[in-house]
This record gives sequence, structure tokens and C-alpha cells, in this order.
Amino acid sequence: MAGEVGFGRHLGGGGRRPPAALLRAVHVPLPERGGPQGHIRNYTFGDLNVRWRTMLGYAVLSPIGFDSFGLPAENSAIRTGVHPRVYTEARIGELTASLRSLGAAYDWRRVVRSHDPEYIRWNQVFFLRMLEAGLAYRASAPVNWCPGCQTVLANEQVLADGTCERSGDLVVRRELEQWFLRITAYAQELLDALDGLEWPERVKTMQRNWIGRSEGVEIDLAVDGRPDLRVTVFTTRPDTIGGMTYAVLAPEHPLVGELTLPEQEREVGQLVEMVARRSEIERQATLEAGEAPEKRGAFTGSYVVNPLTGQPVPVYLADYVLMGYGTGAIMAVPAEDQRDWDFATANGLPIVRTVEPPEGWTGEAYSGEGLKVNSAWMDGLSVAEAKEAASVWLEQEGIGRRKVNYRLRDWLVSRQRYWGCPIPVIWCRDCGMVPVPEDQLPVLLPDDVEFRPTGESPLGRHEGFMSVSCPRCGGPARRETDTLDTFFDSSWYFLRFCDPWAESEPFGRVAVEHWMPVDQYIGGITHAILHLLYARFFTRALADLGFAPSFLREPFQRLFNQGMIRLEGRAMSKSRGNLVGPQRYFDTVGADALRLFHLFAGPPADDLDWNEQSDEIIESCARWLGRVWRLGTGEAGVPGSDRAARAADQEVVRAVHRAIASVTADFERWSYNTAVAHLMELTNTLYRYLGVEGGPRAATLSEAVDTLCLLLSPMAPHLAAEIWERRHGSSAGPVYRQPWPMADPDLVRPSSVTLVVQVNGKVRDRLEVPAGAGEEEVVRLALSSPRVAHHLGGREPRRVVARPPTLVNVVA
RNA sequence: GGGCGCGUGGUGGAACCGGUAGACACAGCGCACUUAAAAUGCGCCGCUCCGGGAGGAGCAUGAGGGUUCAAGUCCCUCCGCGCCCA
Repeated sequence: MAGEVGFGRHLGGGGRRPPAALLRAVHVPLPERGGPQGHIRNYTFGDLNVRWRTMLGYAVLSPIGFDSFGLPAENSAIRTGVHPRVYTEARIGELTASLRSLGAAYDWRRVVRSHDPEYIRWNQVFFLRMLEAGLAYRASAPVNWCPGCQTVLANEQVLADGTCERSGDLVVRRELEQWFLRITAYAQELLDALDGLEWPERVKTMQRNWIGRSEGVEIDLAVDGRPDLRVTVFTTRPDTIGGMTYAVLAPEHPLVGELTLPEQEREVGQLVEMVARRSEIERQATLEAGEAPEKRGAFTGSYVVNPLTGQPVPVYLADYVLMGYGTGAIMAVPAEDQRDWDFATANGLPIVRTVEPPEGWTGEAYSGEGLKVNSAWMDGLSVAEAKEAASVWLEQEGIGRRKVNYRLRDWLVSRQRYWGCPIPVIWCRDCGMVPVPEDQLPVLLPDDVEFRPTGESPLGRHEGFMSVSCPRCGGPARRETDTLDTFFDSSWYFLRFCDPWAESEPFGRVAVEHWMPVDQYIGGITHAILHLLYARFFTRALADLGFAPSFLREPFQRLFNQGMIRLEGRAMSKSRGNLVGPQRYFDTVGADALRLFHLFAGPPADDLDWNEQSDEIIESCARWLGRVWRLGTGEAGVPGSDRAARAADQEVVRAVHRAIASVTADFERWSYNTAVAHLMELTNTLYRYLGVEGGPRAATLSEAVDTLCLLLSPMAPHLAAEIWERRHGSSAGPVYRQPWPMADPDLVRPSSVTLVVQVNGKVRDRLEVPAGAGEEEVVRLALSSPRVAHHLGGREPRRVVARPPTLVNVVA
């Protein structure tokens, strides 16, 4: 629960760059399943960006909010009797305290909580406008029902093994009236617009697959002996129609009754019953060991006619055909589809190839390129040619239509739970479904409810809530008891953040135009599909409904996926009870050390294993901060004398500029672990010069320490702020208002470099040479090396490859 | 089954464009300070072999092959792990 959300806050801005044109917003979404360390990691990365970009001169918006509705609070209420509101607000308090300890630079004035009446009100306004526009609708549908949670789940909430992602119960299928949002109306746009997003390719691919566009043909098949009936199938391979040796209906297909002959009724009935117990995900999965494949299908007794061959072929039911995709019926071509092949083999059905597999093909179904066979006038064509020819032919015959299909289904938003946003609808015996008038919003949840161990929503039994008069006829009516999926809440909070004070509208237009889209979004890969796809849809819907500016289509321009935290190989999460809370680290080593650990332990995008070594590394982060502290406060010592050595002075200056360049480049490419390493390196260099006679000038060393402090401040803000204040008082302003240091390119290059000399690709000598050494010089130096002479053994070099000033390879 | 990603010291990791493999740390070992310990500061630290030593040679980035003057990095095959889709 208490997922939260945030962008940057307006820390200072107004720097060297024009603020309005270069706004950066850094959003930190809800890494709900990551547990406290996951939160800490996420906020650390976000906060680093906020502070760094502020120092670069950008105005940064960094809000924070709480995705406060949802099942965990309600489940806790059922278990402990504590009201979800009480539970939720306590968790928000803890998280807030945690974030403040961490030093996260949020704009706390902009806090948004999805269970607040104002937020609920706009949620409900959106829902009603969507209803009006036909984007929200009610339909009966086979849905995923979790017996444990007593609620319907979205497909996305059902795991691959057919269990509920929250309770772990086996999800079953039920036919129920549900509320949906018409996300499919935006399928093509959601697919096309992915190309313009600066997101990890992996996430874009996942969304493309999820939307699952496929082009094909719908074909009407005549039923043998029943001129009144047609079975319409969808296929992406119309060229293979000659190989259709049977047809398959989904067990829920409306024609099942008509097509099932009396002698097949028993078999068909058994299959339909078995399928009803399985979740959709499970149905598509491969057979379990020992499961007989023929059990998953049944013959109806009817036949349809193959339009190419004119032959009747049997009609089966099978659970691998889904009612929700295409037309709920397929033409089965076992030779070119492996699942059809498996089914045909198990049920003794014929297999006819329509594409010649390549020489030496040993597999079963072949779906690749090749020449057409057994396909009448298509014989000899390529697959692509035949596809086109078959489509044209089917259209001319009047039995086929080209069709684009999507795997994406409409978004099921109703939940049979209490702790969510009520759906603002009233059911009247006479008027039917009546929307709650907008001036009567928000519809709020009653607090005096009783939670029963069954998990059943208490709303239905609450007379005060349920009993209303119909807004249209004034007669007695009942309220809708379903609440909205929490993904509904989290699909627009970034817009509210722009202007959380708006009262007469959900968010001010000007503010949204000013800040949106979010420049940088940071979140776990767990949200690759659900949250990100819903938010993209919602943003478009709100723009088209006139709430958001019409140009705003994409909410998140850039996305960064942080890695998960694992403990003993598994994701750290509350439900697994394997949490390592942050408080003990705040109490012992401090928040800065913990932040540093998350930055230093590995690449931000990689998963992080939390183990015995983690505490040791946190200790070492704290030790290094101590070293920086002593350097900053002068406790570590000062340069030994004023008689400065030019060489040492130069070396320190160069080390500082190298660090500036490295850390800046590392920040840009999200390489925080190496950024920390570079600052450690600088620290080590500076320590070498403490108390040394003939070292750098005191002023040089002092400037170096200041720069170290500035570079460190986005990572360890508390320590940096304290050091800065001690060194400069309050007159210079706080460290986070200082400009980010700039590296002088001339000083980044070292004065001398190591020339590596290889003989036949093996390193044989290393020479110190001036950084400006040219090709002639390095070749001369390399060839005069005695080691090179030794390894040449008297042979003449056949070739010398020089990459001055660092490498020469002598080939003998 | 298909697609994508990843395999580097005892450990976490670095190597950004094909150019010194192992930065920076952890653990370990040693030294200084200390009555002692902690803390702190400094040093050593891939493997094997040769050498008393300074040093030298060879082998090393999951396995095998290829391209190249040069491969952790590019190409092919295989093995293992992870994720997504089926």
C-alpha cells in the first residue's frame, strides 16, 4: 500500500538556464512490491536527479503522493479489525517520516492522496464523463475471480501459473457484469506512439506484445447441412486455408449449443464445465505432465465446409481457443501451427501441409517461408504472395474481410471491494442505471462498516450508503457497490501534481501545459505494462474529454527502470515478510550512508542482492563519509607548508577536474556506482597530500575540498550541507543552491600518460610519455625499448600499429 | 517453443568507440599509532610456474570456434541463469 509518487520540487531554479523551456520533472512512482529498501533506492535515485538538475539551473518539480486505496489495507482490516483509513494513514505517516529522514527534497505542499475526498471527486467526474462519451461501459464478461480476495482481477493481476498475484489463490472464471474502460479504442495510437518515447527498448517491446496487433482475415465458414448458420473465424494466415482439416470454437462460443448434436452433448458439457474452472492464463499454458491432450477438446458432431477444397471438416471445441480474442473460433491448420498439430495428433485428425518445409525439416508444424502446395491455384506461390492472393479471393467470394485484431482487451475497472473509489452510479428500479449528478459528488465511503472474514465488501450491507432516492424519478434506489481499480487512481496523479490546489477543475490548464509531460520517470520494471499503459491511455482520454490540453498524449517522455532488491534470491516484499527496514540504519550510520550504499552497490538498473555483505558495505560508505567529513572540517590535517610544489599543485587541480568530468558524465548515464567510486578516488588523492611538505598550496586543497562537497551533495545531502555551512557560513547560501562545478577540458587531460608497448598483441613494456606525444615519438620510444628488442629476438618488425599516445603494437 | 538480456578475482562490481582486464569497495593479510583493543592512517591482495630476491614467464572475462595488428567488447555454435511472450 501507500505507494507514493513524486516529482521534483521547485528547489531554487532560476539559475543560468531559462527555466520555462527546460523544465525537468522527476517522477518517483509506487514501487509497492519493493518494500522499504525498494522505496529508499527509488527515492535516492530520484532525489539525486532533483538536486543535481537544480544545481544545473533547471526548475524542478518534485511532488510526492500516496496511492492509498487498495487491497492490503482492506485485508489488514479483515485480519485485525483496524479500519483501512486508520491503517492507511498510519502507514503514510511512517513513510513520510522515513522520507524526511532520508532527506528527500519533496514539495510537501503538493501531497496528493487518492483516498482524499477531492481526489475521489475528480476520479468520479472522470468516470462519469467517460461513461457519457462511451469510454466507460458495463458488460457481462467471463472474468478472473479470486476466491480468496472475493473480487474480480484484471488479466494483468493473474500470474502465469493461474494464481492471484496478491493472495496466491487459484483464479477461476465467472461470467459477471462488470465495468470496463474502452482502452482498445486507443490500441493503435498506444502502439504507434511508443516509437517516440525514450524508454528502455525492453519495456516498449513488452507493451507492443501486450497490445498484440495482428493483421488477418475474418472468414465465414458454411456449416454443412445448416444453410442458416455461419461460423466466422479469424486467421493471420489465410494462405493456409487449404490445410484446414478441422475448425475449433471456444467453449463459450454462442454457437456451441446450435452445433452440438445430441449424441455429443455429454462430452461437450464435460469440457465446458472443466474449462469454466480454469483461468485463461492456465488454458493457454502448455500441458502439464501426464495430462492427456485429447481431454482438452470435444467434438460437436457438426461439420463446416473448407471453402478452398469444398470438403467438410469437423468442428471441435478446445480450451486453447479463447472467446476474447478474434472471433472466438479458428480454422485449424495443424501443419502450420504447433498447437493445432498437437491437438490434431491427439485426436487423430488429418494433417495437410500447404507450405513445403525446407530440405531436412524434422520439426512438426512449420510456420516459415516456402512454396505453397496442396492449395489449388496458390500452388507455387510464396507465403507472402499467397497471403495476399487468398485475402483478395476471400473478399471477392464475399466470404472474407480483412481485419486488424489486437490482443489488448478493454480494461476491467470494477472491484468488489470496499477500500477504493466508489463508482458514482445509482440503480433505480424504474430508470435503470442513473449517474450521480456531478453537483452531488463526491460519493464517499461510509466509515462505520464491519469487515467479515469472508472478505465480502461491507458496502452492500450498509443501508445508509445503499439506500438513496433516484436522481431522475425520486423513487427508491440502490447505489452501485463496486469500487474502482486502484490503477484508475494512479493513472492521472502526475496531472494533479502540477496543480493540486485547483478547486473548480481537476488541475489547472496552464500548470499542466507548463510542467507536462514528465521529463524523467523512475520506476521498477514491475510497472512496465500495467501502470504505464493505463496512464498513457488515461492521459489521452483526459485530453480528448477536454480536461487536459489536446496536445498532451504521452505522460512520461523518459523512463528509467531501477532494479529490484532481492533478499535470499527473492524479491523483498511485505508479503514475503523478508524486509530489512531503513530505521536501524538511520539510527546507526545515518541516512546519507544508506543512500550512498544504494548508489554504490551496483548499477541502478540491475537487481541488488541484499545479503551479509550489504551491512559491511554500508559500514564502508559511512567510513568514507567520515573521511570526507574530516577533510571538510580540517580534522584530517592541513597541508604541511606554504612552500607549494608546482607539480603537486597541478596534480590536485587535475584530479579535481577529472572528478568533475567523471561524476557529471556518470550522472548523465545513470552510472551512480562509478560516480561514487570517482569521488572516493578524489578523496584518496587529497589524503595523500595532507601534512606533506612540498605539497599543493593550501588554497588549492581548500578549493578541492569545496568541489568534493558540491559533487557529493546530490548523493549525501545532509553531510554536504553541514560541511558547506561550516566552511562558508550562511552568507554563500546552502550547498544545493550552488551551481554545479564545470570541468576545464584542458585540466581533465593528465599531463603524462602510460604508453603501453605490445609485441604481437602482448604487453611487453610501459613507458611514461607526455600526453601530447605524437605517432612518430611513440613509435621511436617503443622501438628503442630493450624489452621490445628482447621479445623481437632479432626479428624485424613487419608492421607497427600506433594509437598515440597510449598504445603501440609491434607485429613481428 | 519464440523474443530479449546477462555470465569478469574469495565477494559487490569497473573497463563508455575493439586498444594496459580487475577502477572503486568488501572480506583477508601485514605495518604504524596504542599498555591492549577499538577507531584512524598506510601497504599487500586474479591463478600457476621459475627465482633467495629485485624480477620474469605462462594462463585467465561460462565452453568451443571465427574475424582482427589487437576481442570481456564484434560474428557463429553450445552450456547456464533471468525476464517477457506463447
